[in-house]
Amino acid sequence: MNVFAWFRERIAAEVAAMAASGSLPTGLDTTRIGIEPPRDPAHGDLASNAAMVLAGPAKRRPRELALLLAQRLLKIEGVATAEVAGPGFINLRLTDTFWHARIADILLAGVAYGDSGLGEGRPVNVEYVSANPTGPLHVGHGRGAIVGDALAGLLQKAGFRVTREYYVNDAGGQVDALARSLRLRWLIAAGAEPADAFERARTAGEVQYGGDYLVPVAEALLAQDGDRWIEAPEQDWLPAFRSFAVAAMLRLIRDDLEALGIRFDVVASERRLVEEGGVDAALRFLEGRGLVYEGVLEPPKGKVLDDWEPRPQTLFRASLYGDEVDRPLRKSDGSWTYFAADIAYHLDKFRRGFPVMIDVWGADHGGYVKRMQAAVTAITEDSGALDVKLCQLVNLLDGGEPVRMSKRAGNFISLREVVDRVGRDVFRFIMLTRKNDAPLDFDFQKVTEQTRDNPVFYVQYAHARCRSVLRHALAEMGEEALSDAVLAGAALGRLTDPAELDLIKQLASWPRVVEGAAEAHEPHRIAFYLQDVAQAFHGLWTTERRTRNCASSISMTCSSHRRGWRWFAPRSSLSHQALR
RNA sequence: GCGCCCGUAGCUCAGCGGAUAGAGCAACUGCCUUCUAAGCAGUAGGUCGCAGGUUCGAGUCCUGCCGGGCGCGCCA
Repeated sequence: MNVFAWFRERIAAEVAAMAASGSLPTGLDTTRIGIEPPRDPAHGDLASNAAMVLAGPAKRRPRELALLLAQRLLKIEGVATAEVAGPGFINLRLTDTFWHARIADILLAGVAYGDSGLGEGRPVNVEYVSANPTGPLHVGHGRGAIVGDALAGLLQKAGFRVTREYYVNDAGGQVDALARSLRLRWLIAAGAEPADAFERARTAGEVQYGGDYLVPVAEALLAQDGDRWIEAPEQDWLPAFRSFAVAAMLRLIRDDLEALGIRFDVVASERRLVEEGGVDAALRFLEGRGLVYEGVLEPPKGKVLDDWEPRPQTLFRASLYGDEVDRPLRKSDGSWTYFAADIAYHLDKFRRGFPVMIDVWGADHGGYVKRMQAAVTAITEDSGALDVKLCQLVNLLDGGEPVRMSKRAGNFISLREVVDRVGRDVFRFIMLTRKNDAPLDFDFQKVTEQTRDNPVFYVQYAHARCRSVLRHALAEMGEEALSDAVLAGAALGRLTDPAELDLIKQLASWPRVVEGAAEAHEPHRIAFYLQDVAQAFHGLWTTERRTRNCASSISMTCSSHRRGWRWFAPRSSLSHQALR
């Protein structure tokens, strides 16, 4: 039960009833009625602005209207008090019995607690990571991976039909550069070049991708196909090296993601899209609507470009859809730009049945948001929507000191190293402790510290305390007595301590948090919510110690409820191994 | 120069058009014979960058300015 949604509907129903009886005008717009927990708990459990919102259209004074509504709401079962306050708020206080019933809700719902019908089964495509297949993932990719994956899980919980998708940029110059790097590693492995050739080429800037991760790939290729390409010209060996390298990099990336508990439903290939004519099709679509033309762009103002030459280009009329200028679709060598392929890709997603698309990008791609949204508006003829979540940088720190990273010096820290060092759950949680568009500090020391200051520990510790209660209860009472069904029927009326009710109210707001976070596409709200729940639990814990009043059902409920957010940190999750 | 993001307690940050703007850290004061004190409770700390506007009501929405970050033709 979503307490807030339920009472909102009740208020709307009362307004309708008042209209029917003639005490209010008919046809009032009730959609603006809000109900939420008041900021100040002294104001009660629920507060509604209904009277203030309706006062204008109904031509009544807000407080007068509030009083009428309050009298009616008071008759609803579970409502203890209904007071009018301030400019016309209706403050409801609910009975303890009402709150106790929420524990039974939670226990009986189990993992499904908080599931919402908000999405009504509508399809949503969430595309994230989509890193170039040129090497292992770094920490920045990791943030996008978690934001995307948590958002996908969140939308699922809110009733959307979610597809998790990864777009492989395997068609551009980057993967050719990768193939050339692999070629050199391969020549060394084949004995055709000296061992230090790679290091020299990298220093000279002749190869772009150079990690040691290409060494085993080169050896595998040599073992598979022998050295038959040693004398061959580039046009002969490039495709083979490229596809071998890309496949190997994708395996590497898949393993990195696996370590984070992330799997994709769809891995889409840019190369296949191009080869199957998807880009041509998308361009024909746009041409047919007069949105493509040959033109010359103005040089960007305020930025010095020494080599600027005006030249005619194939352009998309992005400026018709809110972008500043029209955008090029073709490079001077005649091949498509990344943007052209991306238009085709989004058209492909749309045609596969996704009017709602979410892309998670690094903040350095911020300049592309408008043109991509313009393109989506054009190709979907205004029936599709693209939301882009930009993820800001992750600053790696160790004990407050920045971890210096440079590819040149070779001390670049990969995502895998970080995850292996701190653990998946810690990484996932910390990545959600900031809004996606705010920079995030990731401090190796702090995230593994066992202090209040470390949100991961704080939440884990609450869970560990829950489990501790359960362990003792199991020993004394046995498994049978602790089943969710039995606990739901327990004498919950004994839970009258403010700290107990506090925690119940916190748990009761979970469905509302899920819906709000899903609607806003903001998975970080879940991480903040968990800290609030943990805080309420720690508060209760200490109270119980002091009063020696064992309220273990709350613990059990909390622990059960926790299973409902397992999607958020998958598998064993929030393990308290580290505490021991 | 243009666009996007950010500006909230000393620091790091929450904040959904609602009432007297919150949390942690740092500082100070209390709380363990009891299932985890690596925890809890309290005190103190604010011109929500500035100025207008919309609204019954603005930290939240709009406009302008100030400050910081990112981006700005054939890289992805």
